[in-house]
Amino acid sequence: MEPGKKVTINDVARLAAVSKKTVSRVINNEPNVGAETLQKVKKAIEQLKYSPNPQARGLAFRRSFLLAMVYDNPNPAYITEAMYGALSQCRPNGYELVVHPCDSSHKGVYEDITSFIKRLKIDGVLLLPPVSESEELIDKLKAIDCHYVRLLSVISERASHMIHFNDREGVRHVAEHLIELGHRDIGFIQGPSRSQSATERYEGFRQALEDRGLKLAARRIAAGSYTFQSGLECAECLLEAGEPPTAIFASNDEMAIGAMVAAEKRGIKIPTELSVIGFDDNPQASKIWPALTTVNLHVREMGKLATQKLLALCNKDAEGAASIRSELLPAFILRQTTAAPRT
Amino acid sequence: MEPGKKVTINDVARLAAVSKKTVSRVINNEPNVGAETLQKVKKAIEQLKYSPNPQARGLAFRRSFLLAMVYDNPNPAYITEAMYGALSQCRPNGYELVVHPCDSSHKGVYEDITSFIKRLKIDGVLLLPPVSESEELIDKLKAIDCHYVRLLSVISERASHMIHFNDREGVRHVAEHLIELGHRDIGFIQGPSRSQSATERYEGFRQALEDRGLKLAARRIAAGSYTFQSGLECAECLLEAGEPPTAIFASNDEMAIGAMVAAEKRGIKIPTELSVIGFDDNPQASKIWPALTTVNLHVREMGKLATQKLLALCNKDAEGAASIRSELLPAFILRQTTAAPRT
DNA sequence: CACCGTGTTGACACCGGTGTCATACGAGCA
DNA sequence: TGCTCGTATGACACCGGTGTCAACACGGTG
Repeated sequence: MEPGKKVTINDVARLAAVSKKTVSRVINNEPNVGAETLQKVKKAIEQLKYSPNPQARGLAFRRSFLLAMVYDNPNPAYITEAMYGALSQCRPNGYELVVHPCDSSHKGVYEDITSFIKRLKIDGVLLLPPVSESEELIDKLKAIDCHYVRLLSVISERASHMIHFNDREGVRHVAEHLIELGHRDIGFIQGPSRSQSATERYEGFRQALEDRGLKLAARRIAAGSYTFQSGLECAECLLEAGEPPTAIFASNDEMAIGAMVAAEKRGIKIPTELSVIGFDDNPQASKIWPALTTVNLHVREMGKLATQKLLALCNKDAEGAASIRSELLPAFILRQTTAAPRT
Repeated sequence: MEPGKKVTINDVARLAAVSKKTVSRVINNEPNVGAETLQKVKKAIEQLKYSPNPQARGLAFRRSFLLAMVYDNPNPAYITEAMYGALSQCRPNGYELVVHPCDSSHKGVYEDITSFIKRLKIDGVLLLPPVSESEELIDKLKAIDCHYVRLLSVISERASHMIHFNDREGVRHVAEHLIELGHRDIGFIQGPSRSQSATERYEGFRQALEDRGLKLAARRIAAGSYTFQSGLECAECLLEAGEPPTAIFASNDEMAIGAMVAAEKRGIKIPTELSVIGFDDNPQASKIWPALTTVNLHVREMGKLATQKLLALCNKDAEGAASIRSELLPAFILRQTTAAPRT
């Protein structure tokens, strides 16, 4: 049999001398197939290297065996990590992954997404932040009866529909580390205010400081937008102050690296003269000098868990989905950008 | 009409009072449809917001309207860039993109890939380096009659099947820039020897230096593997020499950044004491201090062109495919890591 | 006027699977 | 023995589109 030849269910049925419906039963692990018949069919499938046509299957099942990953995130590493996690679950289960980047600042995004889902009959979607934060989108997805799992920084909805990045916990580690080193005057670079994760990180940090009896002064807060450039500018602003802070915590690595560049430009030595901490552990963080201390969110693992949930939902196993772990604690990654403040 | 309801071709046919075959003709822009009928059908489609079921279409057409992007590349930015380029062409043409990362060091990769293609009836694949370099894979793809377009550093095959990254040209710019600044003693960090792009960059650089009467001394060459770590180690090795080079050109940005870190660790100032140049212009390059001078390969544009070709091939338009531009000249990006050597 | 070619349209089979239902069969029970 | 019932199997319609081919209307030609 040449490689290009297509083997259909009929070929298998003929070889096994049964009807194609029986072959179909075997393929889908349906009950009520005689032991002997089962063996015959399995052998025939093996022999012909048969694998069912997903389009025909999809058409008959009213399913596509396609999952989509929807995101609007400028960070390539984040996306690919989540993607690898998702793929690790898709492949073994006969699903494929379609990527769907989108521009959430664009007006008709949500219609775009739903029309995409309807057009391809997507079985389920994985929503990455920040699109995962939109309740409007969730409503639309529910309306078209599409399964979804959200990756989110704050808890919302039932556990079966989300995976929780516990940003607050990660941020607490950061605060405690800085305080233990002896820092009392800490600058904070905030993410975009419309982002839930940014709010979580801000609130978490403020809270963690307060729990230790410190206050995050308003003049030590700069509003960034998760970009390198904004981190650079915010840091410049913070460092210009009469008595600059002895440490800066940026809400993500991009901005933290921007802050490092700002410091270096002014000749401020890291970590001896200024400690810097980021958040996300993007690959860049370990590839600069000094290497950035940060927090790793286990994005790949999250993508994997989310996909497990999604598959459970697609197979109508809502309880199974709910029982899959929905949270992974972030890991504080100590590298070389922190030190005790100079006395 | 509730959003969830599915509209079939029959609904349209009924509304327009024609047969479903005629509707099908309109959808596929087939000739020989009366002007009046055409309008009626178009109106009905509009009115019902009908969009054809891709699975049924695929089944009947023996096509999937799916393209795949196959790659084995650790650089997330590269992948997402190529992906955005590809998507920009997929969407408007009714195609979707399935991503298929793979591990080319794994034994059965090529079987993996071909079985994936057969299973999903993928219409065409986009091959990114380094998997695009394998002639074995190309043979297998031809055997199963699958369209493909390769992104490659060296010219091979007909133009319709490839997009050429002219690494050699980019490297020439680097060499000339360094020479013009006055550097005569230049270190080179090579990529993995089994990679064609690495070989191109090496050959191109050696050649460019020779054309200007300089020789790339063996002791100035260090063998890296395109990773940050290898760049760091190679640079340490080069800088240990009695009279270290006044400039280092690394075959990619990852390694160049490794080299920068190596220099900073030793207290060597960039660019005054050492010039460093990278290759690829990955996003990181502009987000460090000093910002890395490098070469931009226009990956996104390449992904776009490649997809245009692929679509032309899928639509049996081999000439059209060949006529699409297959090469984009790389751009030299001057930033802050180069200066004249100290006299 | 008969004849032919071209343009327009629809009936029907088909793509490759699954759902429904009827049928055949053997076991258990009155 | 006759009946019911559960299991194993297959015939056939169906999912939602497209390909083939025949039918038909129409204008131009000999």
